Amino acid sequence: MTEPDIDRDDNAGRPSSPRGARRPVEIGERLKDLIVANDLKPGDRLPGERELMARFKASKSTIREALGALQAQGLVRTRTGPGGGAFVAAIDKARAMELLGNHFVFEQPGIADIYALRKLLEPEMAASLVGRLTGEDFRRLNDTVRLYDHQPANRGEEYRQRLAELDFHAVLADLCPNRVLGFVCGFLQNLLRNLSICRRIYDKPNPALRETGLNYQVRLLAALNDKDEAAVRTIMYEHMCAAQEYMETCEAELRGDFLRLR
Amino acid sequence: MTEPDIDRDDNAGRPSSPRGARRPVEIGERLKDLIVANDLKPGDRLPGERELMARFKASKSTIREALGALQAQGLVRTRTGPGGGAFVAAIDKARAMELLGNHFVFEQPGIADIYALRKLLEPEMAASLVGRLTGEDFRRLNDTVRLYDHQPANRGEEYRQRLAELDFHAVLADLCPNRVLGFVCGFLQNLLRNLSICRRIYDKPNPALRETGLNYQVRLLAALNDKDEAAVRTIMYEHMCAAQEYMETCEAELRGDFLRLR
DNA sequence: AGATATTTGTTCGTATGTATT
DNA sequence: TAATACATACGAACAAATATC
Repeated sequence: MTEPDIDRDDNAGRPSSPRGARRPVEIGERLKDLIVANDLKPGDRLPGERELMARFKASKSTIREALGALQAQGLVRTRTGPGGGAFVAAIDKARAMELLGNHFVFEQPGIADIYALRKLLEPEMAASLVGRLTGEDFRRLNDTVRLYDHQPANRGEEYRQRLAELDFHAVLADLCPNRVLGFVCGFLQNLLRNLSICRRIYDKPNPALRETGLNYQVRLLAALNDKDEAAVRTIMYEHMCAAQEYMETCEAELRGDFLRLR
Repeated sequence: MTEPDIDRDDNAGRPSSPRGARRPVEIGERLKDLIVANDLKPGDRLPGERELMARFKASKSTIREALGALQAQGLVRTRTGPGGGAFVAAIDKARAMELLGNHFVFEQPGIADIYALRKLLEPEMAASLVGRLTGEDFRRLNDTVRLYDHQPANRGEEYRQRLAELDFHAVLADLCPNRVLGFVCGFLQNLLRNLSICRRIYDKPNPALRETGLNYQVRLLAALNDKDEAAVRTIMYEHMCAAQEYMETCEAELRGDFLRLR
């Protein structure tokens, strides 16, 4: 097994930390540098703990804390056993969105903020799919729609149906050839899912919403099948507008409830 | 100081791990749950290491690794000394983007992918600023423009000027009242900055680009000053189209160079 | 200003678990 | 199965930082 040719630590004998950075985070940074400097690709192996200990002249726990941090960021994953160790990993979408979501936990955006973006991006995203969907893709989309093509039997199913409606958009975003566009669309959906106000909106029973949402999505699938890009764009845009309008009236109602309660 | 009333660990005596999750990660997850469950806000203090050791029945190193991971995600920051400990932190934009950037390190998007989004979002972002900029804001923007309103003296300044042009957009995004829109615009700029192909493009001397970019930005500032929303939109859109066209020809050229070299 | 208490930060040595060969 | 190579976890001891008296 050929280890990557990594420059030796050129800065080993330093007293402790350069600019107040704690040792483990410093080591984490240097490991990241090491990954990009050596052009390591996902699957490539990092030096083992013992060697890192030697290289950075740090104890096992310190190395471990640094490695743990990289793992939490999804940059590496570790395996035990011989030939095991830390491996570079491509950070998956779900993890990236989770990390990103942390930024909006405390200062939550409003419905209008999110839909301002969705109205611009979702139509574009859907349009980019025209003529690129396979039979398998259509099957996947139809399977998702089937989850909410009927009246929900109870509150639990109602809630699941709402999430499935978002999943429909997530599947589309996954298929988007422009990875950045797909990611941002997925992120906005994720943001909606996690918005506390949305959680309460989704909790309210609402037969009309399901009906109209379903309608848009069936028409969208038809337009995609016809490879009618203009129609795809229009339908998705109208869908977003309708959804925003509904969500905003709900938001206002809930705020009203909230005010009455105090 | 009243500690948050946190439920005691209901699952302490388990053998080791639930579904293969390492102990520190598991503890990290539980700490995150604890933050949302107790509705802790930035600045609130988490239990100290000693108490966490007792609560999770884990050693100091293990707790420390978990805390280190949260810290790497920007969720907490720690202070030493009496009254010190781990405190909930609102993660800053820069950190969030850095984490997010990791997702696109290996599978880098193309110029066209990024500009497809910028063309849609930057005009909207700029339009949302109309009538909201203070004198101080204009001063900040003008200061940024001043960095590249003249011929660069050398290659180093040339490169700095390119980054300053992106900074101009970053300042605008910072000012955007829709925080999500501002964030996404900033993220796209960040993506460009870190794209290896862009780095090489920015390295090439190019007097014409500076000239036309400057022109767009001066006109944009004027339109913002006139509160002419339609003009702001148009100018920004054209600016993006011009930038994309330039970047794509450069990209093609560089690829040509690259092919010739082998 | 200085001593002290409190709390995180770092290290070492050791023991144990786990996957590969 | 046994040997091996590696990660995982622990606990004790010491170092550094910082608030408070």
